[in-house]
Amino acid sequence: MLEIWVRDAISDVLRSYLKDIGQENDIATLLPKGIRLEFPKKEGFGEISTPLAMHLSPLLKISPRKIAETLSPALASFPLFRSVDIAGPGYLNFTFSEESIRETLRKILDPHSDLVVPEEGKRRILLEFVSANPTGPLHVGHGRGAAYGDALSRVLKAAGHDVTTEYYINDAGNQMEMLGRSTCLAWRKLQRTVSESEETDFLKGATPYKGDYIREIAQEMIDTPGLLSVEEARAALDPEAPESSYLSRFTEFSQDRIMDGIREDLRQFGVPFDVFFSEKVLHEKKEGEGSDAISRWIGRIREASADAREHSVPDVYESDGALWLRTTVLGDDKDRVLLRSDGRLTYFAADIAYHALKMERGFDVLIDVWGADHHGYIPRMDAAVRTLSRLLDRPVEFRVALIQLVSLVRDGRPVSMSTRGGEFVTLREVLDEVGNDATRFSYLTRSHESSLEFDLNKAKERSMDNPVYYVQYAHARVKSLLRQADARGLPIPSVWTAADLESLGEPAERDLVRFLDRFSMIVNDVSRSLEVHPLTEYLTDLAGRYHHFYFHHRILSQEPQDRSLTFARIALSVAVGRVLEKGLGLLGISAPDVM
RNA sequence: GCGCCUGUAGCUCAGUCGGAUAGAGCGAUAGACUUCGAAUCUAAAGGUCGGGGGUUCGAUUCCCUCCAGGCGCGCCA
Repeated sequence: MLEIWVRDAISDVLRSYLKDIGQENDIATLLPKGIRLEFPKKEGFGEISTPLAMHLSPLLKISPRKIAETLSPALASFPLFRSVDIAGPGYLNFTFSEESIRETLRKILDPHSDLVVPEEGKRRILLEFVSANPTGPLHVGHGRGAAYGDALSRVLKAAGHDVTTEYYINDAGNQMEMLGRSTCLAWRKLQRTVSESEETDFLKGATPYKGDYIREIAQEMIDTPGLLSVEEARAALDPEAPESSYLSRFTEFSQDRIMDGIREDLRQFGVPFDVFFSEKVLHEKKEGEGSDAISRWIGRIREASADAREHSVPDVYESDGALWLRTTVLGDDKDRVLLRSDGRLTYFAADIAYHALKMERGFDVLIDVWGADHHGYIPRMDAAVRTLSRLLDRPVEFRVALIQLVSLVRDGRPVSMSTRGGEFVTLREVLDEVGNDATRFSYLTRSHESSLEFDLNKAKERSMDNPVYYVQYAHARVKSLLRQADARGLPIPSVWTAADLESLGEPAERDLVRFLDRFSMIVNDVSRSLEVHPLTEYLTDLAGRYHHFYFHHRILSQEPQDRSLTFARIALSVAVGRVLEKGLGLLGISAPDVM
């Protein structure tokens, strides 16, 4: 709130200043990036400051010092401030009044306030994340996407948006058949020996999915009577029998089992999804050839092709017997095939239909969370969405968050991982070993755009190496303090008055209040930038500040003359507890009362 | 070869769309529990911000170039 109040005060004063000096342009024109506010780390530069005068100086052809000198008296007259100082080349450094600080704390304590100021312009957002292929259990890389996407969805909701979370199941295409063959092969091997040549023939030279989970699924198929008819079982054992007579059984069963496992992993991790969207749906032909969603959307784009060209949006053309989308007009490296020369649709075509449906469902922001190895896919998808946007005459914001790699470290050594080889560490294993809260926190301490080193030993440690406990401890500490206050017969009001906060005022207390006040801004920044880690960092910082304060200040005093101060400090602690709880909640991490 | 990400303290990383003396944790060093929870706190140490140019009153931040690492460049998904 303080930040907003300061901004308003400056705008107010600046507006009349510009008028006085005969400046035609308004603030928005002069300062397209807005009025910059800073939170000086060092003492002596005020509690909040702005380099505004330096920014205006070249535009107004007036020295920054002079601008600052004109603005500062007007600003100083606001009850918001205790003082406004000019420093250095022309910084305006503000110090808040006691009333401002108390009012800020009162707002944080207000049980009816949300702690986060909603953003202007509520938007309908579809947030798609994880979307791992159902060919194996979730591994630690997926876990990062899950933790990130879930936290982001909570933040976006807190910022006032209407968010739907979605998991796209890539359950169509030849990788699914490969999965079926992999299970079938394991199934055969459980019943008889399989020669190398038979294996190679069967797999058509490709590498199968391996790993215990494939064998377990195969075993389950053997153990469950009735899954395969006698004919199907006989055919599946016979290398000469046509694949079509049995393979789909293996494919479907494997996929269902794996998807069940993924859902269970996500449930255990505390990552709910509003929608699981199956790619298969896009391929369904309810009314004969060409009636599937993909064909229909490709058809529509094709029809609008001439119009597209006029508007510099990709058009569709035929070449080498295939159908292409001219994505290069929007910056892609090369044009992309929609319909292959053999008549089969590409994955890209399916993705276009999928995103078209997202738009048709009424979302105005589409956020896709992808693994960093898909970054080459962004230009074509972006081109596709813009094509669809033009086609549907609907403005849509499309954003992709790329999640960089996670490398696991155990005992100081990297743990090697490869999905196909079945040699990977699953999310489940990490959760069982490290626990939910520590796992999520570890994932969210770094920018998603940086590769992450996940140290299993450190994630389990209960030290500052693993700040989740540091933050949770601060929360538990507040709760413990309140229990102690209660035991001593100190009533804790549900609504705090300005009088309760009367004794608040020493720098350490002011600093805490001002820091608490920044919470909303941090959350709003996350919502805009899609960078979640500043919130994690903020909470660690806040916890540290509270621990520091706690260590150096007696909060519950027995002396009668300290009663007012005791109340003020309890209020401050309650506020810290509220913000920690809210912040941890946004990250999907628990805020325990006792540890 | 082209594109994207990354390069900041011994290690892992922050660094507010260009701002004041570049920050934090870990590790290593030295300390603090008779009082609200020591899963905490305190002190001091640690830097050519990968190298070199440029733009600017001001560059870790923007531009160019070089070096190093990761990833991606299919009518695969």
